[in-house]
Amino acid sequence: MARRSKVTSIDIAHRAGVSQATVSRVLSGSPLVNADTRKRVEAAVRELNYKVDRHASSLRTQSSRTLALLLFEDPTPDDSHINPFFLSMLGSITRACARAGYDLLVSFQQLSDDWHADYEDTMKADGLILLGYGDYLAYRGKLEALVEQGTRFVRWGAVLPGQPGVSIGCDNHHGGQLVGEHLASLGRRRIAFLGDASSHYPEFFDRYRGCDAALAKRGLAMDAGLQVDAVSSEEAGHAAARTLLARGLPFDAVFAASDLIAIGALRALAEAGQDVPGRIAVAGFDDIPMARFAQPALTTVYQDTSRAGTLLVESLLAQIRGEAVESTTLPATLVVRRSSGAD
Amino acid sequence: MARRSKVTSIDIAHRAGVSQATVSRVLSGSPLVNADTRKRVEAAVRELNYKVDRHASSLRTQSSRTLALLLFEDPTPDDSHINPFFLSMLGSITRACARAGYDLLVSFQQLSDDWHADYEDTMKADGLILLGYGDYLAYRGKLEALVEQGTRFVRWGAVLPGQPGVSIGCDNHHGGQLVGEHLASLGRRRIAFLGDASSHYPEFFDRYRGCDAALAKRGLAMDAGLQVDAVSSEEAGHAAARTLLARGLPFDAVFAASDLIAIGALRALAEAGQDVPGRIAVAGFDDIPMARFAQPALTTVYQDTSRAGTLLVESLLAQIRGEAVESTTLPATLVVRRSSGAD
DNA sequence: CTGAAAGCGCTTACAG
DNA sequence: CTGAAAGCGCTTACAG
Repeated sequence: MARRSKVTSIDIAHRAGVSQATVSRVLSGSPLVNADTRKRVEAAVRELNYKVDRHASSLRTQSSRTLALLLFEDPTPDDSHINPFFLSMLGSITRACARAGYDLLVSFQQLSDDWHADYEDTMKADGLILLGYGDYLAYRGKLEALVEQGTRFVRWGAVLPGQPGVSIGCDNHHGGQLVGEHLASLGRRRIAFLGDASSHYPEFFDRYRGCDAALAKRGLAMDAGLQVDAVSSEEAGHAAARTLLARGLPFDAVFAASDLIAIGALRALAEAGQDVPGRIAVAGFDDIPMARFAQPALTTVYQDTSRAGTLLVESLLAQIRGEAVESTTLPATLVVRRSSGAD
Repeated sequence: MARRSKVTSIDIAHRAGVSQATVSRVLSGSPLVNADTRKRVEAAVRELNYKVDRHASSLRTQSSRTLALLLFEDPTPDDSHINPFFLSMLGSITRACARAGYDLLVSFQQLSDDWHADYEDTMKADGLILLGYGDYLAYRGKLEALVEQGTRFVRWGAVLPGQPGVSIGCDNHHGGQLVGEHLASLGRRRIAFLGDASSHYPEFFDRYRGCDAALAKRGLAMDAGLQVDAVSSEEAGHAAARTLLARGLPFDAVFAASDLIAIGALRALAEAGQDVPGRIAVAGFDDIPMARFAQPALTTVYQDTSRAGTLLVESLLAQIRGEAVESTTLPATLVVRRSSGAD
């Protein structure tokens, strides 16, 4: 199939009997065009199936009407194992972009990559959306560099005082509190926590502290001996639960910092012949689609990914328009399922 | 934060004491540059943190070094319910793009959208990757229009004789055969099929026929009375299984055309008090991450999404280079789990 | 309301 | 090996 020669605004101008500038005005919706002229131009556009060349337009206006979504994970996952939680945000992000007339570039990054410098300097994108779990202290410096350069970005993550740039995140502390109250109300007293609980992983840490705060109200507390580090993957959850069991300390509930960790833990507990939820109640965080199909179905904390995605895009676009934008926290909702004893 | 004024190749030229053309030569890796000159230019590039403006470059070369991934689903899913099977291909597609130095635009489309005309005409992308289930006869016309226009594209889907454009797909017929042989070898004789089995959904149809072919070798056959239409979603699978049960015909196995359908069917069977796998064996297709966590874990057909994604990108890039490209079929592998009686 | 003209930042023949 | 120049296809002040 031979490629057609490209139709330009000059071709439209000839056909409609106007100047090329007028064609451009019609296509950009300028009010400075006579209604008749507009009609003739629009007819020519349709007849020749003309589309504005985005590169020429962007070069001239110095704006690409494109956002870049950087998904990063640490440690490196294999290709097909992107955290389903972030994938479920992808849909609402693309739709929010489409509604605003923006395109979306998607890229998977390692934390170690040079992602802070590329998309804006090359003019490929007007702003960045950063999504992913990872060691916060390790990438905080990169966020500062982004701010320093004047790059516009939003990230999904913990909302912390004094942090560089704009963040949108779930109310992790409250989410943890809901889990703590729920488990305590079931009579659970010794709650293990699987996931890093330090300022390296502030989202996980907030979930931990929220749970601890709920226990404190009942004169209980989290036990450091029942906390095991884990990154957000099924394998890490499986390993962490085995470590926990090997310690031999008594526990009657497991709060996993994410659903992937919880699902791995569920497998390890089953392998060890532990009765869930009879002897041990289990809760996760994220409400990924898989959580409903875990064995038993997983109690977890729902975050509204649809609203989150929309908010990320809108707050980035507001920055691009030059508006002042604040970090925002979204509500967390408890979803009780069989792993903590619901039917 | 004030935005820096843009660094251009002219700034680099001044700093390095060469012409702007030479800067461009260095950055495009031209061999026509003296080693010393190259060093000076590279130093200036580093010092000013210069990046080539992609729009200017693309406008000049008439190529965007960008591919567009169009994910479409029919009927409309809600935001967060993109088929996990396609999501798992996203990772390998983005990585294959990155390796080739291409960017990837991602967009979700309705089948009814005007996706056939946009990305190439606007120069936003050099080619299209089409991903999604949907009524083949309904979008076949759009594929023909793409070919007609000379748009370069690859799609994931059934590989059919005489179809427009280039397709990469799994060997659905063989996959169906593997399922048929497996179920028959377990002594199952009356195999229900959940999913559209017509040329509107050629992938599902091939799976159906493959299963039928396997049964034929044993003097058995699929029974049209045990086939119920369903699109690829959990809800549709649930509804289809209920319809099947309501018919009151005996069956001892269910072959669902996709894992999402199977997972919905599993739920309906459990609600109806049916014993899986005791009385009814169940198998799906796709091996989405959730399949391992279904209750019971789902027997299914694995398609190598990692290789599929890579192949899609490579075959599109080959077309862009002007090479002749053939449609290709990838192998299918049976994964036996508890839903058909494995431990 | 419309047109002629400049210019966005590159790449690449052309000439030397 | 290097530079001067044209030109990719737009948008938008400027002049009328």
